[in-house]
Amino acid sequence: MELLSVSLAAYYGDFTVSAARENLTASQGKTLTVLRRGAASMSVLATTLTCDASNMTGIVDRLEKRGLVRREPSPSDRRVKNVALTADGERVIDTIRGRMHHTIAGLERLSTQERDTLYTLLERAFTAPPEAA
Amino acid sequence: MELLSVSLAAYYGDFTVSAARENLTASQGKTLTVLRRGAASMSVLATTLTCDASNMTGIVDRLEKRGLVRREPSPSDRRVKNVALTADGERVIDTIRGRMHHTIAGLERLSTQERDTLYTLLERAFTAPPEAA
DNA sequence: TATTGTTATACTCTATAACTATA
DNA sequence: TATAGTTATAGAGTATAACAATA
Repeated sequence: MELLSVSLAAYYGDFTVSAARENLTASQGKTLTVLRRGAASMSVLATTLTCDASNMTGIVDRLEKRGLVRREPSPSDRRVKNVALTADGERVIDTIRGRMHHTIAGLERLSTQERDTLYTLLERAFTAPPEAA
Repeated sequence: MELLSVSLAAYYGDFTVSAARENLTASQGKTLTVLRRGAASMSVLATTLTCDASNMTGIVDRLEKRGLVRREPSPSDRRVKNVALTADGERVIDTIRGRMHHTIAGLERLSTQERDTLYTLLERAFTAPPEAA
């Protein structure tokens, strides 16, 4: 577990530095990363980022003010607001990820086959299994 | 890289929840995790946690007030203060790590040999190589 | 002169509680 | 009644700049 902690700290530090170069905090960067996989409601964002729903309001406010995301009303439930990346937001998060030089260099130290093995093991260990009801 | 991000979020969320059960923030928990590997000066702590040195003052202040760490003057450099875990601090960080049930369960989904493979790959990818001068 | 640690400041993150509007 | 999102608030994290003590 020690090594997991060190490895993930290295990844997280690389991400934080890269996000800071675009004048984004780690939380703002993480939010864009999640939205890169598709639009999400405020409550889904809060759950995914493991923070209280009330925090998302401020984080999304700041991202929206910079034109990186936009809030849209849900067609099916008038209480819900869906948050989506703008074209600018997509460009920024791709830039951040492309500049994670330490992580990219680290992964390039492995062969294609080794990377596949790493991904398979991470997926089995960290992807939530169906809840045992 | 997508999978790395998801794995990190799972591990980090598990750690944050576990630290919160001991009334510690993620940054305080991370500080204890680093100190578990041995005492460190304020500046080394700041570098390891990827934050400014001025932040460490407040974080260590709060940990010290709760009796989890102590500051000691360095014998070799009177400017330096070394921070060390107290017995209470050791107990608390071990409790936190022992309660990371999602992570522990995830790792137990792998065989001993698979875990060894995962650790080897993580070490090669994320352990900093000697600087190419 | 440079470095270690602290303080002061301003902004951001975070959880809790109370609120509105929907369901 | 319960849920989605917001607001208000207070404590904690964060970077910047300026400072004292020491190297």
